[in-house]
Amino acid sequence: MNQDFSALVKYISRHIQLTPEEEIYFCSLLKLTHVKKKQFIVQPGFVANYRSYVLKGAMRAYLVDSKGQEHTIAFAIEDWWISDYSSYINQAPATLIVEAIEDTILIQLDYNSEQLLMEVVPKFERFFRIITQRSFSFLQQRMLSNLSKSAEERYEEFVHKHPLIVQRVPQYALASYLGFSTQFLSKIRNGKTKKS
Amino acid sequence: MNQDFSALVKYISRHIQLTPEEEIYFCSLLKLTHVKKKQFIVQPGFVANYRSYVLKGAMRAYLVDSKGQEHTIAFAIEDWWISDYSSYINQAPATLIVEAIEDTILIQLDYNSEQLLMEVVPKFERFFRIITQRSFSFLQQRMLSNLSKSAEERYEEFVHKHPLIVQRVPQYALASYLGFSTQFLSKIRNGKTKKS
DNA sequence: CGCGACGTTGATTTGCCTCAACGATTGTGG
DNA sequence: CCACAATCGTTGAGGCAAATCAACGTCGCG
Repeated sequence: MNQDFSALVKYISRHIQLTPEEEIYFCSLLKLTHVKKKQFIVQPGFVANYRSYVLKGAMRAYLVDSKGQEHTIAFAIEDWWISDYSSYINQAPATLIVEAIEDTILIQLDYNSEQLLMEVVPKFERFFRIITQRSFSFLQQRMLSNLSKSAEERYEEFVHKHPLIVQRVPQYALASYLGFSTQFLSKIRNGKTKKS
Repeated sequence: MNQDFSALVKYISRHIQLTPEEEIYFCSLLKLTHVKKKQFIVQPGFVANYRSYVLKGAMRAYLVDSKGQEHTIAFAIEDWWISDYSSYINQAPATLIVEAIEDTILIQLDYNSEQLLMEVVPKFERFFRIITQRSFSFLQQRMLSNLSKSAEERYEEFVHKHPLIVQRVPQYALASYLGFSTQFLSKIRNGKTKKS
């Protein structure tokens, strides 16, 4: 049972050191969940109750706007976390859909358990601070990239930085992450963007 | 002396409760700084040593790209924090400029003091976790807005959410924050965006 | 094996940019 | 305190990157 969580425990240990007891307590709060491809774990109108760590598989968080267009805010493959954080943090109704891109195994921590965990093992305040800072820094880089680069440049940058994700997500999802249409992505890939 | 920091102490107390001793210790790490309009507090190539709280005035963080274009990533007025966080958090060279939009009074906390503060008063782990989560959530909303809305919609949204900032920042800075040209912002404002 | 989801391609359109020229306002040195 | 320069904002003309529309190929799955 504990076995199942070893990847996550190892991930945690890169940021904070836990005693064996703390480790056991931490694992007691976790929940292993299997989701099938296309299945949702968060949907608009419902509070996101979990922060989910991807043990195996791939997930995607996106917004569906008033015109029915999808806009991807995050991908997550092995060793990444995902949720609708605005919903999770504030325990308010979600606006995003969080969906499995592949059959996926998640390790989930629910909101109340997380609060309890931080009280019982204050070191986790540090852990969540650090991973949130990293996410923030990452998102800021992406924001700047979107503000300052062309569609083609953003695509090249993404391929360079995240080759593994490119291989695993559908093109329409990648296009909606990078901020352009799926047709345009197709043209970029096939050098049909007119200047030979 | 302590007086000067009361606004910040009050701000902190909204998130964590400090004992009088902790409060005194915290204040001992702070530094009051005056910056003139157009002056930089962070610049590319240098490590951002401080996290800065705006006591009075207005600041702006932006990237200058290879074509010389500016792209604003953040504004800060009274009661907001600002820095190049990617630089500050990783203590790596900054890519952004952080500049005063008005003559400004800052309360600054340097990186080493922040680390020390979290060791001595672990409650601050919690504080920084919470404000980083808020920043993250805020930035995510902005990213989604940029992905899903037109220039005009983003402008209207910003005016609605941040009327005080609109009044205090130059138009070119606002345009570069919203992701379009200053000429286009002018046209939006004056209803010259072609459909009567 | 047939249908629906996904990807491709070309034609056309459009939202926003760039360039350019010109007012208005600010700030600065004489 | 004025004059002049620099910065900032406005407006119009023309252009381009990327969207939209539409049609078709392909693949995976029920």
